[in-house]
Amino acid sequence: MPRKGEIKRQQIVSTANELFYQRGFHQTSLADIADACGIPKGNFYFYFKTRDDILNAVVDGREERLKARLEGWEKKYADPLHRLVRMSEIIVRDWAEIVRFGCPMGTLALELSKQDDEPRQHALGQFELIVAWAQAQFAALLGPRDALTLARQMLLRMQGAAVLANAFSDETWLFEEQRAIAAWLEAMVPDRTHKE
Amino acid sequence: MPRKGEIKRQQIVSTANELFYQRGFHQTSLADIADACGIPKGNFYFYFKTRDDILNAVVDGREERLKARLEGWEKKYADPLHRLVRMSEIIVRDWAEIVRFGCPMGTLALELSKQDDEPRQHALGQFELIVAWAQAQFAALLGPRDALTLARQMLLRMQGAAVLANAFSDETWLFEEQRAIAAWLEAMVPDRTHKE
DNA sequence: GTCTATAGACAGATAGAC
DNA sequence: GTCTATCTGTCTATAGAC
Repeated sequence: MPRKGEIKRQQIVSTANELFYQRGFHQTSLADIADACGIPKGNFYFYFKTRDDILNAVVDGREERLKARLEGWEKKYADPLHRLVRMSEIIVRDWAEIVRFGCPMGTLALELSKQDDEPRQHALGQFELIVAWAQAQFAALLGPRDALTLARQMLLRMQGAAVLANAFSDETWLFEEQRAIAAWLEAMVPDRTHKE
Repeated sequence: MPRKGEIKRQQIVSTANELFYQRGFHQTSLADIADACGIPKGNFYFYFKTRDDILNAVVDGREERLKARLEGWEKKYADPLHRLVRMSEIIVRDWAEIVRFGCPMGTLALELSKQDDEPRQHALGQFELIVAWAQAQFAALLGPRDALTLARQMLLRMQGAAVLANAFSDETWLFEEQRAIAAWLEAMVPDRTHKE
């Protein structure tokens, strides 16, 4: 595939990524994407076989960026505790977007959970990445015993905060819960002091 | 309106309630509802002005049942701690449905959060009821100081567990989190022992 | 006749697919 | 840009109760 086509393909995926997040997958038509990136709708099927294919490409992109993010935290913070606190902070750093559109992973997973099968499993990949990463941090911090349970609990609390902040259009849910999570994390290792 | 019409109206609302929960609101067409309760689609507009009207009727019904549920707990359990523990148990009692279709309130709120305005606010009513009720229980237990924050946190954790159990089709999220919530609640009042 | 309720055909818009 | 399917919502004809 020549360069020009690849650029346009990336442009479609990038536009679709935003629209799927902001409006939801089912509420975003091909015409919406076409209008947003200024190409005729007929051209889609040169790049993608079906609408689900676009979704898969979008999910791939998100997964890549998530991996990069997690690796970035590992490099930046040597202490697993710091890494986990940093992870909890995404709900306050991105609070405005979460209040408006919810968590990108959560809303998509919930939307797909009621029907599709193939893209559904695919979209779960991001959650699995996060759980595995958090599990590794908890294991390094406290041993492998309860690491999975703790990792799940942390993800679950962030997810719940995102859902309710979005539903109520109220960022308080995010800020209060992030503080609670940070306190919960630091109470696990009372002999350390966390410093940004 | 005479009796016969009211019965059929209720039948439509009841069928729509199930379908909206199982398939989602946007993925349930009038034809779906019509097929499910065996009436022609043209007949809908004798009972409801628009599709949103059906949703409003569904939400009204859910709100009524929720109120009855909360009042039932108040009558059955005198101790606010018991009431809260009982509330946390809905995610394990209804685990099978939650795994398949998610939390009825959460999925609907999330679906509506990306667009509609009028039914959206309406659907939030159920969350507000629960938060207010839980806040009252926490206030009775520990005083009014942190009651709202604690009520939000509890709802948030249940919601997060529901989202992830649904996304992963894995009830473990629900069972583990319910135990964690119960332990968290009982740790707040260490001088009491909870007994079912 | 009139009110309640039923029945289905039909219009206009929009979707995905090619 | 065209094709087909489907969606919401409308329109009219009709059946029975009082």
